[in-house]
Order: sequence, then structure tokens, then C-alpha cells
Amino acid sequence: MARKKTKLAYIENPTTRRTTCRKRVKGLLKKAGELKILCDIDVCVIIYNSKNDQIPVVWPSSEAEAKRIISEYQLRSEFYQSQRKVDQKSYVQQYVNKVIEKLTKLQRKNREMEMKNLIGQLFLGKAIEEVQPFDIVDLLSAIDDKLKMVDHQINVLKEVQKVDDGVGPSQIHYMIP
Amino acid sequence: MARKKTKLAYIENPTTRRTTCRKRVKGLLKKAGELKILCDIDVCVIIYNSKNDQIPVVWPSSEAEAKRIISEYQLRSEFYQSQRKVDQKSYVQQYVNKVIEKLTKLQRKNREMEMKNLIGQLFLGKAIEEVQPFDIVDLLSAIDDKLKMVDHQINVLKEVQKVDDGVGPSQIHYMIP
DNA sequence: GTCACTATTTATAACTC
DNA sequence: TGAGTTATAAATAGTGA
Repeated sequence: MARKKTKLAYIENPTTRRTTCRKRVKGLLKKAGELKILCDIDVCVIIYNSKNDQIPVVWPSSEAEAKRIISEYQLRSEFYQSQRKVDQKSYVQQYVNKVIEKLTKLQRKNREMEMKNLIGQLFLGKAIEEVQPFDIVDLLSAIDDKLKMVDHQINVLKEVQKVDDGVGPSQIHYMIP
Repeated sequence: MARKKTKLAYIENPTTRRTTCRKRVKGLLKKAGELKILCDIDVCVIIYNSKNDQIPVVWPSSEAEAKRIISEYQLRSEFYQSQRKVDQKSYVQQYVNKVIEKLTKLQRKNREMEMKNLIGQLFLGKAIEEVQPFDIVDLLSAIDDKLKMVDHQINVLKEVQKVDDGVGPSQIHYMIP
């Protein structure tokens, strides 16, 4: 950008190209450094000639810092990709979700069993005063479920009775869970 | 770089900072693009604000191209790559292990509760014949644990008795779980 | 090939709308 | 806000040593 307007095209002359390259790489890295300082954002620049085996030029020169920036980029990229393609979740994510699902089911089952157990204990003589307030809501809900079931069975039997036309209801056994 | 010489320091004013950032990012990416065309080399720029969740700005905009450049860089930097893999693995592994640990604890608790429940049901009149063979091993083990606990308590009491020198043993109450 | 030196182009800080 | 303008700083293409 000087003496002549640059034509944006591959520089055929090797000497000129290499000189330009050296100058512009220096400039690019300087700009990257300034951007980081002025705006306090993470910047990482990777430059290399894929046609030779030279070590890539990387900014920041601190490998740890570059590593941090790249891996965070990859993490974010993965995250956004997974956001976009919910169906194509990574293997690990699927696995973790499976385990979490299992865990949730178990927790629910666990809670139900605790209630069952509590009902049993009440029958065994445990005073209702000993039941923690925290548990009472779930206990009532468990009892409610049981009553609904019983209610439903009664209705079914009533229907059967109607169909049977005048035949008396059979004896109902209420089983303790 | 205009109107005034820029002082290379963090721009405190948020409006100014954001404007500068936008302009300079645009400039940096333009430079990166020119460098690639003029000298035919691989360039990748990653820019993001680590303080917010926005999608990182990456050049080249083709994500596949950016990934190719990054992965080739990583390949060239063997040490870096192996370090990263180990770090990432351990992080995910730690998380999975945590969840599995929680799951295992819950399963154990669950099984214990099932047994407690079963003992309660037996007291309520459930026939031992109705207990599934699969459960009997754990049931026996649960009863065994209970007996061991009782045994231990007896021994503790015996020790106390010895120390008390001649005083008779206090009455032991066996509590139903 | 690399440095130093400009003449220019380009980027951009401060400003306006 | 953000996009456009302008004056100036910065980058750099071409040049010679």
C-alpha cells in the first residue's frame, strides 16, 4: 500500500512475494496484539505455508495462551453446533444424557419407595407426628394416588354390576401396598 | 491511527471500545484475507470476547477451512495436541465419573430401601414364598447386617458391663427397622 | 536475502448524523 | 446505537545499498 496501489492477486515474483509476506505477517500480528490490548478480547492468529514444513507462526507467541484460545473456540464451536443440530449430539453427550435420565428415574422411584415404606411404618405403629413435614406432601400424594386407584376400581365394578343387570357386587379386597 | 496518535492501552469507555473493536476486527480480517491471496499461505484468525457468550469471529469464514488450518497446526505441534487430548479427556471423564458415582450411591440406597420395604411387608403378612428368589440374597444380607449391628451393640454393652464391674446388663430393645 | 528509506496507500480516531 | 466522513497515523510497495 504505497508507491502504487496493490492489485489483490497472487504475487508471482518469489522475491517480492516473500518480502511482502514477511512485512505483512509482521503487520498482521502487530494489529492482533493491539486489538487484544485495546479491547481486551481473545485473539489468536495462525499462519503457515502449507507447502513447506516450517513451524507455523502463531500469535500469541505463548503456546499456552494460543492453546487456551483455540480449545475454547473449539468448545464454543462444538456447543453451537450441537445447539443447531440437536439430533446429531456427540457420543459423549448422548451417553451422559442417558446416565442422567437413568438417575432421574431412579430418584423418582426412590421417592415413591420412601413413601411406600413410610406407609408401612405407619401401619407398624410409627406415630404420624414423627413424619417430617417435608415428607407429608408426598405422603398425601401417594395416599391420594392409592385412593384414586381404589375409586377407579369401584367404578369399574359398578359398571360391571350394571351390565350384569341386578347381580350384587362382589366383595372388594383392599390390599395393603 | 488518525486524528490523534493512539495510546496503546485498554479503552475504558465502552462505546469507544466497541466501535474501535468492530473497526479493527474488520481491518484485521481484511489484512488476513489479503495476506492469503497475495502470498498463498494458510491464515486463520480467531477472535472472541471471553466475557460474553457470543459466537467467535473466525477467519476464514468457512468453518471447514478454519478447522482444517487449526487441525493442521495442531498436527504440526505434536506436543500441544497430546496435551490437549489428555486435558479434555480428563475433564469429561471427571464429569462422567461424578455422575456414575452418584448413580451407584442411589442404586445402593434404593436396594437397601427395597429390602427395608420387603421386611415391612413380611411383617404385614406377606408370605415368604411370594418373595422373588432374586431378592432373597439381598434380603438375607440385609437381615445379616441388622444382626451384625445388634451383635455389635451386645458386645459394646458387655464391655460396658465389665467396666461397671458386676452391674447386670440393661434390657436390650430390638427395634424393627 | 535484508535493511533502510520514502511516496503513497490504507486504516482508523474523532467526529457527525 | 451504528453507519458515514474526514483528518491524520500507520502500513507498506518500490527502491537502492
